[in-house]
Amino acid sequence: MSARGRLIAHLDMDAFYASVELLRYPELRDLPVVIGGGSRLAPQEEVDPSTGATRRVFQKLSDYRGRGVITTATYAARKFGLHSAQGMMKAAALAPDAIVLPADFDAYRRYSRRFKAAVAAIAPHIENRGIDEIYIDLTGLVDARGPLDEDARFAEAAALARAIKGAVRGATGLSSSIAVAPNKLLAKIASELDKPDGLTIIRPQDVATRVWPLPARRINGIGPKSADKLEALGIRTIGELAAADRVWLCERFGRSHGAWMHEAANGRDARPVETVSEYRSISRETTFDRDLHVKRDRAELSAIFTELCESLADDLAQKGYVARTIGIKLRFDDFRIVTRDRTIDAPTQDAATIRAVAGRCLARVEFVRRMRLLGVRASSLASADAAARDAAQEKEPTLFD
DNA sequence: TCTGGGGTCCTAGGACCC
DNA sequence: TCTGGGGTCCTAGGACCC
Repeated sequence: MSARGRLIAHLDMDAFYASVELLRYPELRDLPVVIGGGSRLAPQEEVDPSTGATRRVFQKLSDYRGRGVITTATYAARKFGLHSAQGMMKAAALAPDAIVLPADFDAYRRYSRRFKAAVAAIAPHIENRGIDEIYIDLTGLVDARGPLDEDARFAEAAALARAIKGAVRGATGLSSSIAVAPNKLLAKIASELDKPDGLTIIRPQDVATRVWPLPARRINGIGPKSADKLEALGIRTIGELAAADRVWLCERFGRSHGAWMHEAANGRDARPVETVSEYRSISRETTFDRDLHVKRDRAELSAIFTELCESLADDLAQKGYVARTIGIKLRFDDFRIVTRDRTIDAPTQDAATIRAVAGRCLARVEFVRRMRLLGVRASSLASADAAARDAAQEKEPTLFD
């Protein structure tokens, strides 16, 4: 038998936030609906005075005022050109009658846990990629069924993927798109190919026909900047990138990035499915309703700053971390971003300490314009328990004291 | 009225140490 | 006086992802 490759699945929930909302408000099915903005957008219960019956009144995009963006659009809304990360005011110009719902992250997290548990009951080797996505390593499950040739292994994996989709739907009522491929990179690309409710198989011999015709931008890690630069160099598709000279790419994108792009375009990716992960940083940030001036809006800024620090401290405590590095982030009205951070000796999760350190970071910024956003960040994290033990130990007299 | 909030990883220069 | 390396930490910025 030839060397066996891995069988990696990528599962992506279809229009996740919006789909959860449609479970709650089934009357909105097939209507253009977007999730985004603040809680002012919650639907109101209205009582009909003549019949006494209550009915829900939903907010329309045309009623929206503010600086929010769409986080998810239903497939019906996408037909109007609405999509995630789009400004809501801009979206309102395209589809004024589309319905707006506020994001309910508690609900989405609940459904997230539910769908992941349903998958884990079938295939436990799972890597979390945020609230609505996972990678699943199916290799062990398939190969436990005995020696099979490569086509039969992919067929087995496809059957597992179908079972997983069914389990997710059974546990949540939601549809997902799933793909099986020899690695995470290809699985991720492939799960997009048949959305929604898709099931896609990409074997190594399918890369040339199914993947190479796609735009280079579809590679997870090639964003707008790299795509633009590639395009300027005459490379549009993944196939063109795969055919490009590696040394030539490295000269233009750096050794590491160039080599990685070339590997990716050729469908090669050895990254394992990682079942455990730790936070590297935790942060809070907010975009103001209007741009604020560092002096004239001092009181308002100070209150927001304190709130961000307290919320961050709560989150650190809840997640069980202390931080050695505290930083701030500003976005000016021209969208320029500035960050400052400072590393302290004693790790902390205390709101007042965080505010003091972050305050000193703010003092190092030159405020030439109004601010649009303020954020506070904690990094160089360590477990709060371990940090407490270390602190206690330092106070213990040593043998030589 | 363009452009949210939560993350990860990489690069690059300077400090500092061996 | 002139010449090093290597390694790690800190800081700032940027690309990218969900």
